[in-house]
Amino acid sequence: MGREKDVKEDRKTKHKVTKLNMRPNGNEVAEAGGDSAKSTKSTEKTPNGKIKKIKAPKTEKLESPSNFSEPDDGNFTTKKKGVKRRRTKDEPADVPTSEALKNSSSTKRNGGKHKKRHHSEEESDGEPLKKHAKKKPKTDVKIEEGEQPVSKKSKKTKEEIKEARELKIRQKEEEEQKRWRWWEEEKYEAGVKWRFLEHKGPYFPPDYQPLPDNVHFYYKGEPVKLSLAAEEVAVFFAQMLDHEYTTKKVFRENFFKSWRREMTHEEQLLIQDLDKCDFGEIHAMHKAKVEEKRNLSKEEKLVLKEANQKIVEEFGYCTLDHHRERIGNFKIEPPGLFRGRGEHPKQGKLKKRIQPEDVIINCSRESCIPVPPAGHHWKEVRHDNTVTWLASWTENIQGSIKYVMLNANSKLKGEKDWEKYEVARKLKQHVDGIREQYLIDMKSKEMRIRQRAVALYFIDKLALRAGNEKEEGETADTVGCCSLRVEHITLHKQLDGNECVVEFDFLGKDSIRYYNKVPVISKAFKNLKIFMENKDPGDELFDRLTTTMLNKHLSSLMPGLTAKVFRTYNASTTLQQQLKELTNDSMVNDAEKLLGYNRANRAVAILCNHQRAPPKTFEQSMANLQAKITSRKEQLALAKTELEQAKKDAKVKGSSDPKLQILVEKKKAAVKRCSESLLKLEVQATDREENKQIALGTSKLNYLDPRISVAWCKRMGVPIEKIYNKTQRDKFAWAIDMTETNFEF
DNA sequence: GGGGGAACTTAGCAGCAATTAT
DNA sequence: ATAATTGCTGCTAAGTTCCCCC
Repeated sequence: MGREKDVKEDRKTKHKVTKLNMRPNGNEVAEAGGDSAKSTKSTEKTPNGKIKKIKAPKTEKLESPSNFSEPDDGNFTTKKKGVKRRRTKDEPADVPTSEALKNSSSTKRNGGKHKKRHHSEEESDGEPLKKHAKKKPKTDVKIEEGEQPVSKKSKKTKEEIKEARELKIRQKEEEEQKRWRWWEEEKYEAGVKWRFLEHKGPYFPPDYQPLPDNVHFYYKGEPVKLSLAAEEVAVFFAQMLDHEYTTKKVFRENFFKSWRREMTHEEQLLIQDLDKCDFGEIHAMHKAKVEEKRNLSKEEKLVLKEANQKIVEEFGYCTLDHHRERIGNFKIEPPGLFRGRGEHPKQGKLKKRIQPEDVIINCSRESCIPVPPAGHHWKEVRHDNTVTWLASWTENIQGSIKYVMLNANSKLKGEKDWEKYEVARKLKQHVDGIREQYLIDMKSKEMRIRQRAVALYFIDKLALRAGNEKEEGETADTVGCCSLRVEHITLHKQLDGNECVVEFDFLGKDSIRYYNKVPVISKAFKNLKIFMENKDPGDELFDRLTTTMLNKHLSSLMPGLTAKVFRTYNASTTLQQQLKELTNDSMVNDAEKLLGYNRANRAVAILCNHQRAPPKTFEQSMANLQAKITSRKEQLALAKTELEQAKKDAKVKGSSDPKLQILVEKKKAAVKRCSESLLKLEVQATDREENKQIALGTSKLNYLDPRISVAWCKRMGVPIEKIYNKTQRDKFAWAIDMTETNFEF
């Protein structure tokens, strides 16, 4: 059925208000010198770039461009067989997308298994696969154990330390045994997410605790005892008083409106001006509480921790098809004042307390249905196994639905993630054709086709997001590719020695600024010029294009293909290619290898514009590190002279004295130790400096096929723990388990 | 073909926990 | 033992995509 839709796609056009003259010709002009189709495909290489993109609120544009990187993909021609679903190692190649399954309900792939109906294993999940389970866990995973504490606790005896270490290893093994190796099992039929689901329902935040009698709110200097509801909201505001945004106009106005809505009639009559409110005592009380909590004794903290642990034990897990799975967010979001990112028009509004009466529960009919808190009932209990959520409620700020779902290490999330990367890998086989096509489309007579082509070119080349339309006034003003406006780009016929440069400057997701100057092919450049003609800065650049149209087109080119697949594809491809470039077998030092890995990772983060605010203590900690390096250098110099001296002594006094020889050896070792440690520090400094404004986590977690990293680790002899922490290893357990050294994305 | 809802992924950051320095 | 620093986790906002309805 996907097919038919695709055919229609072409007819769809969006007629926006702004009408432009079509210039069927504008781009007919032959491609000027610069880039040609070819060059887009293969050459432009990666970033050397420093990023210059900066967080929105910052005022000025940043100077220089990042040299954006164009992922090179041309080389991955290797035919990956791919398509047979093998559920074991290496090349799991093909996780049928639910898409694909739907589309081809009758194709062989499905034919093979879809009848399997009942995941027989109900009683014996994983049984048939035991053998795998046995053999895997023995691999490198634990070799690294050694890097644990080892010393530090000088109190403990060696025995104890050893014991502790062994215990840890044992626990690890145990955990590994218990792990649900879902990736070795057959998939369910399309659309079915689970067969059995049982849980305890979400965990609700504690009720509001009224203020003690000695803490007052004042209006115009007079103490006012607020009603419970109004008081609670006042406290929300008071708690944030140190925060900058309680000074923002929009925030204050929204808050005040929300607050007044919670007041009694009398309170509304009395309290008319936020500026006349004094939350000082409440604020002070709050700070005191925080401080108090901070000063709790070890034991008290432990008690709290254990109490917390109990809650997690009870509410934090569910049973899904006979496996215990961790829930990602089992806690209902507590009420508070909404803080959107960027210039959010709704910042400061009251985010209401959620009651069980607002919550829909989803679980198996035959499961033990969660019991609502005493005196309450659920909004609804349903049994829908085509969705993955356990509970949901509607939030009052945007009116959107919030879900309780499983943790990233769960089968449900993991399988989807795997599938995502398989789709991206499939793009590899189509991408050349698609690129050729959009270059041709840039010459189309139809404006909408050319717009589509140029937009796709950006998405591919720059890894921009699709960019849906957003309702004005509901959210911060941010854009993505399809929603770019004329004001967001500037064309430069010539810039910094390059032809046809497009300067991007806009706020993207989370109001993160995207700033980039990019040389583009002249076909694209000429089209852009035309798209911008007779438009106001606030008009849409691609006024005949929507994400829906773009995605329809894409899915006609390859099943499962959407705009965001390009981001995944280009990110993963870049990582793989950068790893090849930046690391090699001759590297001996782990620190060195890791720097290479991080740099490859960084190239991706730059491509995807994953930024972070420079850590508050950045300068300081950088200086500290530098100081350490200096002192280590001195130490090294000293060690070297001592070594020379020792050598000399040894020579002069002859080899007669074995002590001198030993001394020489000792000094040698000291020099080595010292210089290694220096190298490590220097590498660390470089890494940190380069990472100042770049967040590696997002790409690592969401865009980089973990199998690339796992394979790299194996080839380079780097323990996986150096690259993935515990959480990440859990999330990527499937990849760690199945990936062979020779994996190619 | 557009609007809106539903479901799910992607995103940065605050605050706490673990680790290391003093 | 305490303070400073770093690393993670949890949180929840903000996207994308699909689908249904008109």
